Amino acid sequence: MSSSLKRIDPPTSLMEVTVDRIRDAIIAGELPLGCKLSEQRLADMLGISRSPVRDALAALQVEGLVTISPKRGSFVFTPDLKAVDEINEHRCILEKASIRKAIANNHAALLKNMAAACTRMAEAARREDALQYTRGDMEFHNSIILSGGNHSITSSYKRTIGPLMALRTHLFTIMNENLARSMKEHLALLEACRAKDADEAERLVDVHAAHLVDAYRVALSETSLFDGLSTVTA
Amino acid sequence: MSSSLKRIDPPTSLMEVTVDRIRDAIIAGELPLGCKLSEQRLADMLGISRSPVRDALAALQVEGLVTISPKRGSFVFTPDLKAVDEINEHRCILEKASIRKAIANNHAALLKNMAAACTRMAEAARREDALQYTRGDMEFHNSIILSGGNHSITSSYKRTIGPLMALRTHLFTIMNENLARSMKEHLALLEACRAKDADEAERLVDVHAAHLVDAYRVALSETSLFDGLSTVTA
DNA sequence: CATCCAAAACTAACATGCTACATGGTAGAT
DNA sequence: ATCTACCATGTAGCATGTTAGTTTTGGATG
Repeated sequence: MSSSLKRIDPPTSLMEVTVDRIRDAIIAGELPLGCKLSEQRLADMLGISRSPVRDALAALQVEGLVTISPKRGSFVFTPDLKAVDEINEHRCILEKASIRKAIANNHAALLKNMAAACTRMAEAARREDALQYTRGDMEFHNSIILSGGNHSITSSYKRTIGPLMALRTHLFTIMNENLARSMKEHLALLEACRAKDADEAERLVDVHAAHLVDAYRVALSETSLFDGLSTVTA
Repeated sequence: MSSSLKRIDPPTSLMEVTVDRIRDAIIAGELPLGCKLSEQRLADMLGISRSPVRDALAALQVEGLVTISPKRGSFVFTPDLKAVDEINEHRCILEKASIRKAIANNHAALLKNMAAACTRMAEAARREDALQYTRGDMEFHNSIILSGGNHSITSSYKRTIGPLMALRTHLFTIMNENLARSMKEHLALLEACRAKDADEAERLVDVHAAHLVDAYRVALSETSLFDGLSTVTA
């Protein structure tokens, strides 16, 4: 059987790759928080027209990573403590519900994917690579949601956590937030899941999530690195 | 304080009104489930160009009310039991979390808004007006979410329940699903909130939500009204 | 030097043109 | 009668032009 005649899935649209590029740039910190994003400039930079860029920015606005101000311009989001707290509470609710379902109905896959993410994170932590650690972290929490098996929750989650992920990178790089403690918490959560202890798992999710908000609170009070608001990096 | 100097919000864009029009048409059943939606045709019908229509359809896709098939066309969503069940589970999770928070932190507003929605629903039920009843129902559940006070959850909820609301209208009109029982359940939930009994409230939310899925399951098995898939109503 | 105003530059919203792809019907071959 | 290739038509993705609102800037005036 030739592998050349496999099912062909339609080539990804320009808009999709644009979304991915810009999202990655924001999460990686290449586009600073509050940075102005001109459709025209981004289009020129990527060598495409304004249409897919416009569509991409609209999609990213839904994810909370971009703010579009009518007739004025688009900007990378700027988090405030209240918003971060709310997003965090929201994702806690989704993760707790999902982890409970996953422990009950999808235990094997849950453990497998969590463990895989953990090794990746451990590797990144050893090398002090904050960006890779963030990716592992995303993978870890995604595997919880995915193992929950609810597609509506999965897509909603994807459209919600963007800002938190961006912040995580910033917290880890700008100040060097403690990777080791974070790593420990993930391993503890993995163990609770292995033991099928849903109550303990929920508790750990709460604790773990609270730490991110704490770190952000500290960052806000200590430094003012977040109001850099670089006018145009793009 | 003059009300003339209130905050001015920018005039609604064409895209926004287009979103609202199409959403209303779907929820009201004017655009049947599975109906084909041509950008060009909708644009002609509304007397505008394809751009805002295109943007609107993209937004409605995020809400789950429209499915866009690349190069083929856009269609009003067609629900399957699994998807409906998942959306329902999702919204239950959000409503239960919100109602618990609202009872604890925002009791007065919660009761006020729920009660207002209830009178509206009772009125509609008396007149057997399914569409108005659905609107009251949306208002009721929205007031739960809003009183929870979490903006992230609020916007996520809005982008999630569209398909359920559309189904509710269809279930009430096509078959005449029992308005009275639904009304009773809402009143019971109102009472539980008044008594600040969060556990009972959560239980009632679960029961109430399950009934919608049950009704849909019955509708699916009894009639095949859902595969009408009218080719072009637009 | 500070202030005000107008003009220029910039922005996204919206309109329209073009192209690749999907689909349905039909004519021709078997 | 059936299958096939082709063509006519419809579709959205993308490019580009136009418009209207916003911001910045440059200079004149106090």
